[in-house]
Amino acid sequence: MNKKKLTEVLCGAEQLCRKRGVRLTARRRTVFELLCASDKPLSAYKILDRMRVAARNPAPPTVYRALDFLLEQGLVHKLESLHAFVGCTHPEHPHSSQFLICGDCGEVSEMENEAILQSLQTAERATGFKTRHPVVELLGTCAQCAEKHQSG
Amino acid sequence: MNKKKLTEVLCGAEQLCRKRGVRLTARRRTVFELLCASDKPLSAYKILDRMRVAARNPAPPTVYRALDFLLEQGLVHKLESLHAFVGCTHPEHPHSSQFLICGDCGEVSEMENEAILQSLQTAERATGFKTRHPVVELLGTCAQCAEKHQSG
DNA sequence: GGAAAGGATGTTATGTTATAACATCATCAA
DNA sequence: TTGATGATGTTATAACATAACATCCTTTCC
Ligand SMILES: [Zn+2]
Ligand SMILES: [Zn+2]
Ligand SMILES: [Zn+2]
Ligand SMILES: [Zn+2]
Repeated sequence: MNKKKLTEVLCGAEQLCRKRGVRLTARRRTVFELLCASDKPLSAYKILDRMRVAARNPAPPTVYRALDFLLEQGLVHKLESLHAFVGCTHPEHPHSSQFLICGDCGEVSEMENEAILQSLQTAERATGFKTRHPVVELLGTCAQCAEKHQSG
Repeated sequence: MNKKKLTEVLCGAEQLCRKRGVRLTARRRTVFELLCASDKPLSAYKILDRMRVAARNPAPPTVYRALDFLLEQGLVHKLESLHAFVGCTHPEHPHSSQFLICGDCGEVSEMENEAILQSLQTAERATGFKTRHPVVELLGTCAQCAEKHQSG
């Protein structure tokens, strides 16, 4: 994400939190910014390392608390299969998304595919299950990396 | 799973491994049996505890190696969102399944829903992504628990 | 301003999940 | 029997996550 876009996203997060009456404190903002600035998902401990550069010796709970807040507000998502976190690309409204995770280059793209959500809902109705949080993560190879393999 | 069914499943796993020319050793068989006998998913360390009862002091790698083998053979599945494992209900053919995970009673049901797989494949084709392993886990409340809440 | 309340953060310790690295043992084929 | 391969044992440590309690900061109300 480039600097301009990053500023926009941060600004949007500020507004969103103000509107909701919750506090995007300095710590929380830092964690969010680090996640958005990274082109790859970051584990809690990676975030911790990057915070050490600026702040003085933060401990794991600092990061996990910030992440809890950001997850609640929908500003970040957790990738269960990677034990890592990514900034959300469109936090304005609550949503369920799906993730394409490339095992080669490590890039992750978030998508919000209606057909997938529909098929999940159909399955739920058939079984009487009430989903609170769907986890959909596709582990594989992205288009760019697949092409490299073919040519390489 | 009742005793008769368990015997069948174990027997089936034996046959499957023989057919594939891989070895379902005592350790691996024990881990598989513990998972199948449990009505809930088990973490690697829960499995370890239950093994301690019989064998003498196994260490984590013992369990993780057995799990790796069983995962490769499709005899068990990993639930990423729970850091836990379940025995597969139909390991005869390779498959991608989805899991309904009840946060109330802890029960997990495995399903193989064609419509969901189709929708995932459609999304892949649209993006050029090649999925090696889809993770679909729905976290929520099962029908029985939902009913209890309503009446309770 | 000062006191009280609630939320956020700091700090220490520990729990939980997973793997690295190397030694030993079992099995099988030549 | 000997060498190759795969499986297991063993020790140590890495990586991920939370409990518990102290302190501080902000807001509100007087
Ligand atoms: Zn999102
Ligand atoms: Zn890639
Ligand atoms: Zn299965
Ligand atoms: Zn339930």
